[in-house]
Amino acid sequence: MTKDQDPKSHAWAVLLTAHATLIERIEAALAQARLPPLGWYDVLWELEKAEGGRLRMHELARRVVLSRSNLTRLADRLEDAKLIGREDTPHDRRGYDCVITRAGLVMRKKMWPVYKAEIERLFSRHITVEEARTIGDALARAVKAAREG
Amino acid sequence: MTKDQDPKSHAWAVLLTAHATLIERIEAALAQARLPPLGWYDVLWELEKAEGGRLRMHELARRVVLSRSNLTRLADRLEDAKLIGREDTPHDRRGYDCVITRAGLVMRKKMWPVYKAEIERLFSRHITVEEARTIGDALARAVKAAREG
DNA sequence: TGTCGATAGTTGCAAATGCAACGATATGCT
DNA sequence: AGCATATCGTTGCATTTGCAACTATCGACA
Repeated sequence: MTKDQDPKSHAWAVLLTAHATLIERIEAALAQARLPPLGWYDVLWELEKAEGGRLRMHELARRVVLSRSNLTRLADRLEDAKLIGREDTPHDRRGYDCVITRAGLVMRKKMWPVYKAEIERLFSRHITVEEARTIGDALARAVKAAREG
Repeated sequence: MTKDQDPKSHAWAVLLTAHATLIERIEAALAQARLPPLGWYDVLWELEKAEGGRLRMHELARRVVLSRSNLTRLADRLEDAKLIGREDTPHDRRGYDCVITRAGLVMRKKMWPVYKAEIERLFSRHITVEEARTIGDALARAVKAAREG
């Protein structure tokens, strides 16, 4: 967070601090509302967005940026909570489709207002639309490069 | 990472993905170089920057954005590795100063080239200086607001 | 068809994390 | 001074993470 360095290193340092600080607040807000942690939201949302509300484990892991083993356990918890299901896929007997359940859709919708309010309060309120575009574009390029490299 | 939403939510989503992706790579690079994880670097660097290479536990926790209990354990590990020490402070018998050791300074310097190379490769290379300034400024405002609110 | 290397997902185990509770000291107020 | 309240840092315990190993299946190719 010190400013006496080149702008890029500084940006990286601030990004780390911002992430840690804001995530901490968002998790606290979700917990206070008796809602599951952010990781659950990510999984539910990726599934909801996906064609048919279903995704292979490895693809889901890639999208939420989680190791396979961590996704296995996270999916276990979500499945215990009846928010997702695992179904055999017809064409590859090694794997499964994760499928969001009706209860999962409901939970995702229930979490969103709390999450959204925190994003607004902690992030959106403090930046301009132009800055947001810059951040989104720049970081998306970095992610794309990291995935390809 | 989908683009069909308002720029601010999109920026937030990309920020999360970028953080997860890049941190994963950086940790892997450090591990491959037989170096300690990023959290160790943060602590060492904050101490090195601080007046006298020392900081109270609670202040260090605040700067590295860690809960007190997590910092206690992290400091235990760093102390076991002789990279920091804990000293009683004269004016408050409740707490301690964390002090970076000579070995700690050496380790910090040893980690930096690896860390720096990854920041360059994964982040700096893909953004302009102007974008970096925008990211740093915008996120710093959010952090500041979050700390005050 | 049989074999080899890659991929899918899970599991065991050790390490790290988060939360609540605790002992100790400091601070403020009467 | 004496008591209530807040802060400092640590600890116990349950949960989550990370890594390496493992089983099962796939795909390619001789």
